[in-house]
Amino acid sequence: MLEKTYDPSSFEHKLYEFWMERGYFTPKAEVGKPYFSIVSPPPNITGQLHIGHGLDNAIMDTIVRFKRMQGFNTLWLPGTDHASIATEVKIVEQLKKEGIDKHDLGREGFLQRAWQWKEKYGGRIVEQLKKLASSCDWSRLAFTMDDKCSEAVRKQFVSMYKKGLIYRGNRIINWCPVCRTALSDAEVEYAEQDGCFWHYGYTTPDGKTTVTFATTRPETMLGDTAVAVNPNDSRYTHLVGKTVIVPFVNREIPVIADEYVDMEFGTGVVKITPAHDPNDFEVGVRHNLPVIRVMNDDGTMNENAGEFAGLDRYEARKRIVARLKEMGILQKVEPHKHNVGSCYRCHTTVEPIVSRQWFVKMQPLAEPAIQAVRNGEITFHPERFAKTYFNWMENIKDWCISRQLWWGHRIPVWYCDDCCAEICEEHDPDVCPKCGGSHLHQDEDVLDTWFSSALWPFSTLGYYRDSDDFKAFFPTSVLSCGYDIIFFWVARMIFSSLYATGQVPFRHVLMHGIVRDEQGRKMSKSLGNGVDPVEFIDKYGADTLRFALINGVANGSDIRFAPDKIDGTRNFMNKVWNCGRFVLMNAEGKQLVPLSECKLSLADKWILTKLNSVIGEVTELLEKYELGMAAQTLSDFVWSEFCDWYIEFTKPVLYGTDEIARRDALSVLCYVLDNILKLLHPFAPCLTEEIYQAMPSHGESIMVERFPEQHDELRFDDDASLVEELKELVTKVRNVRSTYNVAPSKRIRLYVVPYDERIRSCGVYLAKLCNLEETVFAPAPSDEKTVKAVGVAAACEVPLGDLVDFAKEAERVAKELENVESEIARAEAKLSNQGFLSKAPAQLVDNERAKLAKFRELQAQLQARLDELK
RNA sequence: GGAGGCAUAGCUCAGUCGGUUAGAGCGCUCGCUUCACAUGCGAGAGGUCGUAGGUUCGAGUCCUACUGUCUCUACCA
Repeated sequence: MLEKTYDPSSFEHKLYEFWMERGYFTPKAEVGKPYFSIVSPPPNITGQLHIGHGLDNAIMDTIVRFKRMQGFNTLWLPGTDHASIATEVKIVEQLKKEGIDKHDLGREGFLQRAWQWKEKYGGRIVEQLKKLASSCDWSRLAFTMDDKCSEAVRKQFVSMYKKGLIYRGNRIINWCPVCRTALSDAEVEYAEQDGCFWHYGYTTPDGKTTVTFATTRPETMLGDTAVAVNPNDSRYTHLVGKTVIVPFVNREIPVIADEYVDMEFGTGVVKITPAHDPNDFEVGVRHNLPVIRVMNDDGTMNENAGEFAGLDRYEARKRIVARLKEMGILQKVEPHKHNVGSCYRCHTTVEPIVSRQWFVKMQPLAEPAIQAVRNGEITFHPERFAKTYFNWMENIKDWCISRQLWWGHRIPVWYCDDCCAEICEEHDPDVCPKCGGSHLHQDEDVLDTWFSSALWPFSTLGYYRDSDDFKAFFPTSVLSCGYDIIFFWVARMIFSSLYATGQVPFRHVLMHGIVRDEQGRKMSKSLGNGVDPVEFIDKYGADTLRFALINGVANGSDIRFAPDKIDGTRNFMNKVWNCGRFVLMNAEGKQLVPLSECKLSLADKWILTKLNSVIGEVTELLEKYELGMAAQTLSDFVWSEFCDWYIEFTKPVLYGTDEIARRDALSVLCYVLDNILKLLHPFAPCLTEEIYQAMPSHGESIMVERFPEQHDELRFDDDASLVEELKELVTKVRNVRSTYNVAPSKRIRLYVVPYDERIRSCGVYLAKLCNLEETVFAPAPSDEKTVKAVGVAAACEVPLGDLVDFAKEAERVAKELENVESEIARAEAKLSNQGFLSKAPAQLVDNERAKLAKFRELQAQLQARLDELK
């Protein structure tokens, strides 16, 4: 028997242990069997569980449990990510607190610390994920730096290198002076900042002409190697080919003409710093300009900066401006808002710097990746995210994959100190294959963490090891993640998988939004507005967390995680618990029979019909990955139909004396509850299992039961429609009671004049739900003062004696009449429209006619009543 | 600069293929310690679906423009 109060903490953990012991999460790799597979986005080992993981896992677990119950061989593979830069930043911080610089430890020592970190925090996040009741297969737990994944990284790199898709080159990259590493374009965040425009100019050697320009980064002038104008700009044509002098470094640089310069903008002159600006770099390549770096890796000025060498970049900027002013060169300073890029890990302003790095050539990889989505091999949910994807893929630039870090997959390239050969093989070389020399050293850099994440769907399944897992579960069925990592991850998995395996990594991409606070703000540490899922689960339970994140939420839209929504969800869980208690308390010790042996009552037929259609709707919605609507459909059914009406319908029988009727009612109650629990299990796994285990005839576990299917033999449309009429009537009678303040406890007499004769069979329900002491199927005697409640099935009269206020009643009836008349007008207009009659589906026209007839009948009733009252 | 989202009840949001009287939760009003649940029950009030056009027999839903708002993306020195 269930406890009186719903206390999730008393059973959630126990049930999770039970499922794990039984091995329900661990499928066998059976090649050729219908399967369903998800490979989890691996959380960073830096972190702890946050609400976004909660959402991600709630979605995946719901789908996975549904598919498992449908009989698919279902795998959900979890893992963690080494998160190269993020983790290294954290460890460096930790070391700093101990007063240690990472270089003091050396590479080996540092990596040792990193692996310790991984053991500690990687384990912690796994334990936290388990609290969500996620049914993932922990026996297959993967890590982006485990042997399998490292092997995949190595093979992919070598293969791409040999095909010329990975190359090393001097390019402008985004440099973080604090992390002291290159970053990919995707790792830079832009934000508008207040800055300045400094206007000044360079003068020709003869001192006669000055070309004026504006810049936001004056310190880069020390690396200027040209001044550019537009070739069509008549103001400057006479200067092209002349030279000007850069102050401080006294470099003589040419004035060049290049289409890149916008004549309309500013003075139409641009100073060109090929080493520190992506566009300038391109100009430099076209004009063969020298590339002069003026900054060190830590953001200080280098030896090329002359008198400013050694200064921090911002200090240098200040000094340069001051000096320019002093020298009378500075003409104007304007405030200027511009977008400044910063490191996505440490938020330092990044510096575009020319640097020798490793890149992936994207053009040839992007092409098939675009095709796979265009031709429907991969579907985005919602579809609009495909547009975002195309937008990025079609304008993609080469991907900078080398990072000047230690924690990560080291670039598998060796250089021969003797002959300068570059060696990239699957196995570490001992000697140089070119010169036979043994003086080799490995590239110092590691790979972008997303390089290994990109291989995740197939590396974890053991693609490179010819594994059964890969054969049984690939391509994976669904990828679920937030829309914020489409570029970082989704896109890169698609082209990486197509390249390596020739197959898409997944069939469906299910995108969800960001969880925000009550006011719609992002949850963040600095705002302190985050909800800690672990604390939340301790208080409300995993089921409530999951359901609150899923119920009623449309795919791809952000979620406001507000307290009243949480309360509502908790209340629903409590409701389910209590309706379970109600059924089980009544069923305890009673003999139940299969539905086929029951004499079904009207109410039974109605709820079974409703159940049947809910099964259809929920299944269809889940198959379309519309989890939010599926959950809502289900909770509406449970609360508004099963609890509010059906349970009330059964009470007269359960508390009655007819043993057979009681047995049958209980059998139906249990049947419907059993189905509800199964339908609800993917969303609220613990609650449903706990109730299920208390059911009279339960199996081993609800999670290995079959998901309910529709049964047309349990559909009784006519009876169901009668019950809908009954419900309407009950509501109207209650309305009268409420309007006239008839105490709910007072039992009254009701006169009923049926329009639908079948309503005569509903006396017992009417009596219970309207609290009647007597139901008379006849009009009220003329001397009795009554108030009428008119429905489709009948006109009821509630005797109220002196309570009847004729003016009030007339008002009430008039209002109802008004509604009905506006409906009649609407229906008449529709039916007199020739276009509607000839073009609309016949069914629709018939419906409209039937409606009109009903409304006219109602109108007559109400009119008569109104006349009577006047 | 480019792309996309959103605009529906006081608030937060659903609304699938264009087709019942546009829904829910919260809030609000009135009533109820009814033997599963006051984390509850019953009855209500509350919407010209951002604006203007268009397509259609029929538009919250499709098209065009506009207004407001948010996000992504690129980047002008």
